[in-house]
Amino acid sequence: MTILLPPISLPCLSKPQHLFLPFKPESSKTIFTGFSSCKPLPNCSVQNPKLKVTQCCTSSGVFPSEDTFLFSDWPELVKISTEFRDFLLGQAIHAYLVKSGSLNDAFVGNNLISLYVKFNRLDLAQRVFDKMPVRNTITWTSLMKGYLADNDFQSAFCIAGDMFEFGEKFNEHTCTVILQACSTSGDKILGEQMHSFVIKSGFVHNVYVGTSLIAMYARSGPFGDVEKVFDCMACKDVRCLNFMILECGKAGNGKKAFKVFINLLNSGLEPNDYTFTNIISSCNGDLGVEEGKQLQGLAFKYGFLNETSVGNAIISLYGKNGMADEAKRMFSLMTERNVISWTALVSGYTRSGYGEKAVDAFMELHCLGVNFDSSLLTTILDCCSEYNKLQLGLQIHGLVIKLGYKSDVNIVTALIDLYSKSGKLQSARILFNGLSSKSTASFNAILAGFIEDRGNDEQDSMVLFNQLRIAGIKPDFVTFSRFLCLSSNQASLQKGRSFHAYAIKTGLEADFSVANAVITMYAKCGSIEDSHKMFMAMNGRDFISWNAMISAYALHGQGQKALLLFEEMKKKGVAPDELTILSILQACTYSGLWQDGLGLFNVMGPKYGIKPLLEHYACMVDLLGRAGHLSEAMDIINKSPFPNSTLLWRTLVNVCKLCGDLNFGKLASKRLLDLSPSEAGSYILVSNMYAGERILDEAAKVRTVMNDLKLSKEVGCSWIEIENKVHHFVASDKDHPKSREIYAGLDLLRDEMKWNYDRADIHLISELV
DNA sequence: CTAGGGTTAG
Repeated sequence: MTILLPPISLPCLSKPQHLFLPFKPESSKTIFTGFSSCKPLPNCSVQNPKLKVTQCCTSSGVFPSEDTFLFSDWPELVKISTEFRDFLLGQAIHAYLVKSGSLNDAFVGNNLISLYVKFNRLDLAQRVFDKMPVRNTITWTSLMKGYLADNDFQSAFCIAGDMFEFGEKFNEHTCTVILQACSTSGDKILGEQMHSFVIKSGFVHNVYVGTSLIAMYARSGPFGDVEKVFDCMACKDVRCLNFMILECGKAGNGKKAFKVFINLLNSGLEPNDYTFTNIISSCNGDLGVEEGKQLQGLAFKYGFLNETSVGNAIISLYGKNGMADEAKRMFSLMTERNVISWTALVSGYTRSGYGEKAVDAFMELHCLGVNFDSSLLTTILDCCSEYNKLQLGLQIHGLVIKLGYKSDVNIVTALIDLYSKSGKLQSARILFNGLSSKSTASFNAILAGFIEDRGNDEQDSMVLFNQLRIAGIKPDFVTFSRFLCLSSNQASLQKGRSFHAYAIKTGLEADFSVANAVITMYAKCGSIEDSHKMFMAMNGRDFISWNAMISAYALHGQGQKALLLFEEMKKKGVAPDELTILSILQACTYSGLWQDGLGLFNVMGPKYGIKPLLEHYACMVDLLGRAGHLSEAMDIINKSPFPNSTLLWRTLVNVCKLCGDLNFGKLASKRLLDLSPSEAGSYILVSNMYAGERILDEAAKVRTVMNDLKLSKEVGCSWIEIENKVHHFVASDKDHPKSREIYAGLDLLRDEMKWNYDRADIHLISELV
């Protein structure tokens, strides 16, 4: 049954200039190859027609004789050989048909072509086609479909062109096949031409044609065109509506999907398992998990909850929303599970923060002896990457090689991501370079490695970006965010600005994550004005945008502005998170606004429902310490949930050093060295504290202890970009070719700073007086 | 008569 809606005159979506103009002249030559004689008939022993033929289909090695066919019903025979998947019988029939001249009948030939297409023997189908003296629309359409099924779009289009040139009429079937070819090959231009053709010919009201049109526009976009076609369709059935629900969901338009779904139920059409699978999986945007739960109930009511695909969609729904327990419940209730169910569960655990459970589920599946497919391996590798499980990841890599998946692009990309985020940039690079066809995702993965590497790698981001362009890869929002992050890490304003410009050009600046990365980039590269400009220019913001701008102010020591922005953020109804509070505390610290900071810290739990993390405490120690309240700073550590945190005590020692307060300094140092007796950084900090107060014997003592313990610290490194080249330096570095000039310049700066400092002192004194 | 649409769930 189909819904009958009042027909609406269909607007032409985009006006094509011609119908079927550009057909290549050589096409007929390619397709109409020379005739070659058929293979000889195999020896046969069966004498009687139909019944015997059926027998010979079932018993292998026995073939019908020529007389068998004399009395036979050709379509019936072809059907039998198709049904029994008996290719040899089909060939025998073929040979006889050629001999007896029965191919003169287009009907018989069409049956034979369809048979070969079902066996995916395009060579033979083509041979039959070539030998047929009389062809009709079905002949052409069947062959075209055959090439399409074989993913040979080029040949399918050639046939369409020849068909047109030969003056053979296109019907609804033909148009459906051509549209499908346009859809799978992504040929939007031809698809639009076909669209005008089907409007002109009136086929557009055919539900097959309509569904194919939807599929074509769904593939090439924009989604608005899909909606136009759908809204104009006069005749819709369940398959068509199911497909529309699916496409609405994919386009993130859950509300529209829901509308179609409701229409389907109200129209008297019978929903099926596809209907529920599709509508549940579309709950990932404007429809959320609450609607998903209701649909789960409805699926139960309609009796589809026991369908594996519906169950899988529900597992994935809960998994995506971080509700691993609910996902597990659905999983346990299912009577039949497949590898997708397991993958959805593993992925759900990964996204819900249960790395261990994800691994456990994977191991359980491993013990069950179920065959892994490439998606499951990709999912578990994502889990390894997310939870820093390099060891397991290495084992999976071994498994990937063993199972023959080492060329699977998705898996290799997941491996690159894993190695990138685990600091194994070299391994990531080897895999990346070995990829025969690189994708946006694989570039994004290797970029994560360069970001993790913190500028120690000599890889130039511009060179990489050019590689990407040469490879014809379209950067997406992740690509730009990461390139911008890379520019931030290298504090390279020039590169950052270039990536920003390119993001504007490609329209990706409109993406929040890109714009947010731009804000951070400008802040880290020293141009807070540009950060602010980007923030103001944004067309809508998410909470990360606010965080980025607030932390930009923090970085630049503009505490007052950070606080003002925080007020505005609250007014706009955007809820702060851990990072927001942290940034403001930092901003207060650097601007001496310790009372504001302390006030916020005291209310962050009660007022905003945010539990202070270790980082917040560290920030408070710094804030109070710098304000001279060392006693309170020490108090806060002792009363915090982290009284034995090295980070907190190190922070306290550091502020004691800044304040020159040795009383607290000694206390804090003792705690610190007790807590981390083997960290070189702690000894150096304590030693520096004494040295700063000119207590050189104590400083030396601490150094001696450290040296006796044979501890050493990784050297810190800084770098600067001049004329598009980054120069690296470590402490007392004399490697740079211009190091003499650099040190001379440094001395000049030092003198100037001292002069300014002295003057500032004079001003301060005069103010006090 | 013979040829046509969704390729669901990770």
